[in-house]
Amino acid sequence: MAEVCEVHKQHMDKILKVKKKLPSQEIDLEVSDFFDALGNPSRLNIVFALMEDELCTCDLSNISNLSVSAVSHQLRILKDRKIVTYRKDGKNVFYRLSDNHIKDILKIALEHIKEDH
Amino acid sequence: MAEVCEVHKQHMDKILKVKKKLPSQEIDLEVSDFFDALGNPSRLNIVFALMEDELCTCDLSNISNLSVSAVSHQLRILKDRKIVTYRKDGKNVFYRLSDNHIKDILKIALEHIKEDH
DNA sequence: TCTATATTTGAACATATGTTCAAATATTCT
DNA sequence: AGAATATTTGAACATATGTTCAAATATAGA
Repeated sequence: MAEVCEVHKQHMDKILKVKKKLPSQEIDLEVSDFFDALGNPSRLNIVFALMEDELCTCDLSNISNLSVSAVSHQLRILKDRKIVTYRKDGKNVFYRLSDNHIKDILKIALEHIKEDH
Repeated sequence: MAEVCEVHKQHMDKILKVKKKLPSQEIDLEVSDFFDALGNPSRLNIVFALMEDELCTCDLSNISNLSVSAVSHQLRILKDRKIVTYRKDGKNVFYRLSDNHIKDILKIALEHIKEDH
């Protein structure tokens, strides 16, 4: 914070009120990590695919036109951020969305994008 | 795509079906840009503040503990991505969330985070 | 046990990102 | 017009990110 601006008295009330309602830094970080996971075209593409069906790493590589390795790296991020879960079946590892909030959010985001033409 | 994995015939049906339903690359990019905007703790903090009230750059600097310049840079990104709008009032520029989808999405994201304890 | 296939992992590299600093604009007030 | 304040802008810099490549694991079948 190098620069300083003067906070007017009328603004001070607002500011204090807003500060009180703000989520903790911990929540802020967790939520931004969540959005960050969806904020990359390759990962989002994977997530869109998983909205439709359970898919293995190889399938996702095929669908997304990414190398198997790149997909696997991105899946690790999605796994860490609790956006996908997986089950092993022989040599395959099948991924799916971890809960319905993800779908809800994606649907609203799609609406949002389509609305501002 | 350096590595190759064999796609089994049973998987091929799935893959084609999923591919058909996938959003276009353009939509994918727009939606991931949208999430990307929310995927940074500083910007998300600004957005959380704007959920509560309309605020000017100086107020937001105060609330977020970022320099005025840093806030302004981040606001430009939020403006470009259509997440906030602004109105000028004298020397101040007041920002607000551009539509209710943003609030809806933030609420669901907060629920999502709080659920996986 | 050996081979083939699916997946993961780690290092390396180029690119993207966020903040700071200094300077430029914009607006109001005297 | 000149001073003061709010905001924006652009360059610079350090850090983070995404992909590739090569190598390591894991599992199934011969």
